[in-house]
Amino acid sequence: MSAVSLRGDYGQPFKIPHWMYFWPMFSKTYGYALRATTFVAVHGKEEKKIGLQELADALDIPRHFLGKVMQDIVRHGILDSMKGPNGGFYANIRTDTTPLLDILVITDGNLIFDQCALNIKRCNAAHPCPLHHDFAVCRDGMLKALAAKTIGGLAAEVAEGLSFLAR
Amino acid sequence: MSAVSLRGDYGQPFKIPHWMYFWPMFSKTYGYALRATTFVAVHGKEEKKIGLQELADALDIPRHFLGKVMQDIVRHGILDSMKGPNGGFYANIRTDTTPLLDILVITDGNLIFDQCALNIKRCNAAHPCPLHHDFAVCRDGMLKALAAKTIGGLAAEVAEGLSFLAR
DNA sequence: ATATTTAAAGAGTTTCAACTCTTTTTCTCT
DNA sequence: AGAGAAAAAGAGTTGAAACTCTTTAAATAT
Repeated sequence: MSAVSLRGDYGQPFKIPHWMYFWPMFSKTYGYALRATTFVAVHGKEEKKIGLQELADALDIPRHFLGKVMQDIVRHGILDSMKGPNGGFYANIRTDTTPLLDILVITDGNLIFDQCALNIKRCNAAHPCPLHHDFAVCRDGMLKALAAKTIGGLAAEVAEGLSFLAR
Repeated sequence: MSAVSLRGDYGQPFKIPHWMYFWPMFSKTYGYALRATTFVAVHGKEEKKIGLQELADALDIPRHFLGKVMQDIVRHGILDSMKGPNGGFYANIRTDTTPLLDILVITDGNLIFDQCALNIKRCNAAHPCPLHHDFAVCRDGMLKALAAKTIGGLAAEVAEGLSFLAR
């Protein structure tokens, strides 16, 4: 873990190190919400609703916690739900056109981007922290993707087997 | 916060939204460690050590918590310290050449990058989650910067007034 | 040497995300 | 109408990061 060995490991071409296991960029809740919503968009119809248990099993998410998350998604109108026998979650008119960023706001709250990676009080292009620029590039790239991609787009990818929601 | 208003806000050119206040990418501890180490690299010499209180005041970091963080930095040999009157922290032979990534490992532990943004069990280029590619671009860019930049480089920027550690 | 200063060390406390468990409400089917 | 099924709601638990407080160890100055 010394400076030397790290520099050695990080020559070009850039290689992802094996000793890293978690990059805390989004909350787990966001991952749960996004995967579950997309799963319902793929598999759920009004005439074939997806139950909470089925959803939790398919995506390997704690059932009761997912209940809370889905409650929030439905309250915001991203999905619809129905109680009672054969009840569950299903897509509505808004589901497919919802940008991923909307769901991030629902689960992780409002993030102000003029606060920087290093948590200094005031950080902007005119008064930057040492990581301001690199961070801005990384973050804005991710934000663009989250604003451009929609649940419907993800659902199509998943339906075609191009990407995966579990395992 | 509806999908429509968000899409409206996010047309080109991409503009950072004002309602976001925090992007949880690094721990606060990492920010503290990086800023404090850089501050010492700029202002501390063996003949003019920087005391914990001075450091905490200059960077607006809780004193006792910073004590723990600095203890770790010193233990890993990134800085040296001395107890007693006129004691404090000062740069050593390794300080300036230390990559920022080393400090991330010290404060935030070992992160494995083959785990994806959405926390699914197995996620790689051949079996990607829907965000795998966008996330990889963002994360690898940030990692490259963290591996390439050094404390000495940051200290030079700060000394020239090009970037800032506090306020 | 002794008192003082300062980092190191250790033992709490607080806060919050993540998760669990229980109860209530609402819907359908008979 | 009544029973059962399923989401909604609410309250409790856990674990870890962030922070505080106190004590100890090591250095200097007198």
